[in-house]
Amino acid sequence: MSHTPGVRQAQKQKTRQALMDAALGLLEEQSLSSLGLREVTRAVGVAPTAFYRHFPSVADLGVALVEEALGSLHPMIRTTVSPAEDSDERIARAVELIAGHVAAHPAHVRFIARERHGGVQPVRDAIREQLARFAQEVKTELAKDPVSAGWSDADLLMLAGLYVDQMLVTGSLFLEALEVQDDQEAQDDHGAQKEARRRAADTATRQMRLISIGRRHWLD
Amino acid sequence: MSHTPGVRQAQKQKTRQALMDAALGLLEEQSLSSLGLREVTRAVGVAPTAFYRHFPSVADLGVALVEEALGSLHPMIRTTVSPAEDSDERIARAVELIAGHVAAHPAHVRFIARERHGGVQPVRDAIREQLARFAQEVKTELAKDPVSAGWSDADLLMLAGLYVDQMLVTGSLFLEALEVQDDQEAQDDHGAQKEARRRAADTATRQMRLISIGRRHWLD
DNA sequence: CCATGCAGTTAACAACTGTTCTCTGGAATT
DNA sequence: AATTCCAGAGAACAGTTGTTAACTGCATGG
Repeated sequence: MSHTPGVRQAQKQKTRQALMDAALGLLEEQSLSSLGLREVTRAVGVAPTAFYRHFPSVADLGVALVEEALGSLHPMIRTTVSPAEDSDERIARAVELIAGHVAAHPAHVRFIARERHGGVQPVRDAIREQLARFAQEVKTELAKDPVSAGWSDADLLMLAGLYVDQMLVTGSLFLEALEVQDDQEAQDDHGAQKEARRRAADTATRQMRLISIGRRHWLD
Repeated sequence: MSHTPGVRQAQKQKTRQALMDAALGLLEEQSLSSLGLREVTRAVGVAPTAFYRHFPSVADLGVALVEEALGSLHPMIRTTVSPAEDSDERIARAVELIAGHVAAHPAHVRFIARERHGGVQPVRDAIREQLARFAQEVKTELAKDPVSAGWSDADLLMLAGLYVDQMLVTGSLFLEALEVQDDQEAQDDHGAQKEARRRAADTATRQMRLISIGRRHWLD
């Protein structure tokens, strides 16, 4: 049943991906609930009706984007939180990892930040579900750490949630830093952007350090 | 100049407020970037062109909503963070205050959460500015607390930012708890909603407590 | 009391939207 | 080699959108 050996399915997935990419681009200056079906197909260069061959509606396109943006992130998160080495060094590594991810996939990060509380329910639900999975995974990693000895299940989950939220906050912070260059176009003022990036990393590091300190003294 | 004694100005502000209220209502199931001018005027019961007498565009309506939603919150925040009484009791009071605010003005909270990273730049900027003011105010209150003795300016600001972010996270958490009743309409299942509320308050309290612990041990 | 200002109306416009039905060409199956 | 399948095109539909211009009526200030 359908081993799909084909040139056919390949082309289909190619246009499907083109639709998703075009949508992601258009979503940089609007939200999903205002994204039109025709707008997307026009950007790709296909007929409006072709859209229906891939998604029943723009909302479903959004759900697919959620999985593209967050689905491949699970292993990365697991290895980052897993107990190892010195705490301060792990924090620095986590912050750098987030910064790198935002620099590599800014549109994905913006999409998640924007649609997490956005106007399209199925997309909100998909994001919430992925983040809940993240929290569960972080929780199981935290449980392995000797620091978590004696912690209740509820406490572990609350800390995992705090980490996940903080990850998103840090992500948007780096995203804002990336947008600094757009405001000043006089000369290529990469200095100000680098500055904003550095300040974002600094703030994120301090906040994660404070959380980590609170974690160590939780059972006092 | 312009003591505006009039019945005239009163009626104008009345329709202006009606436009804002209608917009806020419509924004419960979409985002601002998809909110149409005609949609709003239709909901109020005035001609589409009447809109221009009050706002140049929907984006400006959004900026006005930001000020309505956050402008009156400054004194409340200042008194909540100000140093007094026991720490755990202050946390409980803060969480209850947020819960009460969300219950009293759910549409405002949803609007801020949604448009903070939404698709309309002027609105994003307005929210960011208000939140920055919050952070500054929280910072000056934190500085008064003896616990903050020896803290650098950057550390105080980072903690203030953490508190502000946590306030928003807690707000959306309570908002999600409010929406639980919509999912199950069989009977008036207020039990599940109360449960969700309780769990949200519990999580928020634990998280703030952990942050507060990290704060006390920051200078170790 | 009369002239002005201005909140709100009416009508019309070109442009755009999502969705339907019908059709086509080429890959996939037999 | 003949047939089926199906991604995409094309045309047409009924609604919707933002914005314009010219208007009406009433509270205001002289």
